Amino acid sequence: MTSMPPGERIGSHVKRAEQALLAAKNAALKPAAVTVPQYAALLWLSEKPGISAAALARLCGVTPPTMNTVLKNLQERGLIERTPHEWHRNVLETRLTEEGRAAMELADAGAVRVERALAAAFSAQEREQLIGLLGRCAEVLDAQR
Amino acid sequence: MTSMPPGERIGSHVKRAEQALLAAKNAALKPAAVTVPQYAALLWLSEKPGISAAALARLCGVTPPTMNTVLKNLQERGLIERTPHEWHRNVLETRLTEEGRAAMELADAGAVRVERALAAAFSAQEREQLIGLLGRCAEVLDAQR
DNA sequence: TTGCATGCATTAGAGCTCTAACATATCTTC
DNA sequence: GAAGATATGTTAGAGCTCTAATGCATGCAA
Repeated sequence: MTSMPPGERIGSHVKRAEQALLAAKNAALKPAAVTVPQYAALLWLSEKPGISAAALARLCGVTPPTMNTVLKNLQERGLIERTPHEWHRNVLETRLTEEGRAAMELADAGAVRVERALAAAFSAQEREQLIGLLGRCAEVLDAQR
Repeated sequence: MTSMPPGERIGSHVKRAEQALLAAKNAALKPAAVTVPQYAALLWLSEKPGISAAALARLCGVTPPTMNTVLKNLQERGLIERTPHEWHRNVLETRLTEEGRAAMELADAGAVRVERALAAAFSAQEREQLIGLLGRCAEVLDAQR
């Protein structure tokens, strides 16, 4: 005896869309050989060179240990470099390497292609509606916690 | 030079909503001491006793190895039991134990509470709109692949 | 100056997720 | 009956994600 059928659960529709999004982006990112979280980090790094890992984690919406994992993999592949901060000796400044920038640009092309295809499925009004409704979802759910 | 600002990317709003959903559900599931994927499996198992792991994976929208991982953890905790199928000797029938049913019911209460709070943030018309728009997202993205 | 608060980085541990590959069993077709 | 198709289950390996705990550095306040 379940109190709520799956189809009525808004959450299941959100999850479904997110899954499809992740699958599409992963496919689009394959030529660049980066994952979705790696692409997100590279993209923000290109806009904020020298940012700290913690700040980058906040921008990407993940926890610092998670970002640490992602950065570790990016560093091993030579896409980023991390150097000690001038004053705050505890802070590491993270920057794209040349390779990293190239990977970011290749990845960005794929990601934007997906976003454009997604946006093209809606009218301007529908896009605004969708974004507004999703914003309220996040708001309510964050408050719930 | 990025070709598309984050705020215009529908995907980032979907991701944000999904993250908030996951966080809220995880918090609501804490009393039952199960994760969101575990709850999903338990819920479907309560409706389809004896289902195969592969079929369960399809219902939950994950791959068979993923479901295998989830079921392994549930089995170690004694929430489910798996017995060989009568005819198809390669298939394992999965069922809730008594403990599993209790955990499912406790978890369901929390999950439904979140879903109700989420649904309450919208009018009936808005809910339909949101679900419709999300459905088109998934459709377009699946086709993209 | 000493202590505390803040913030960054990291490790440990648990769990989810995927792709790729392989083994097994059943069913269909020739 | 034998071969291939279909479906299930599993292992291996890589990667992401979280919470909790720890260490270190900086800056502020008593």
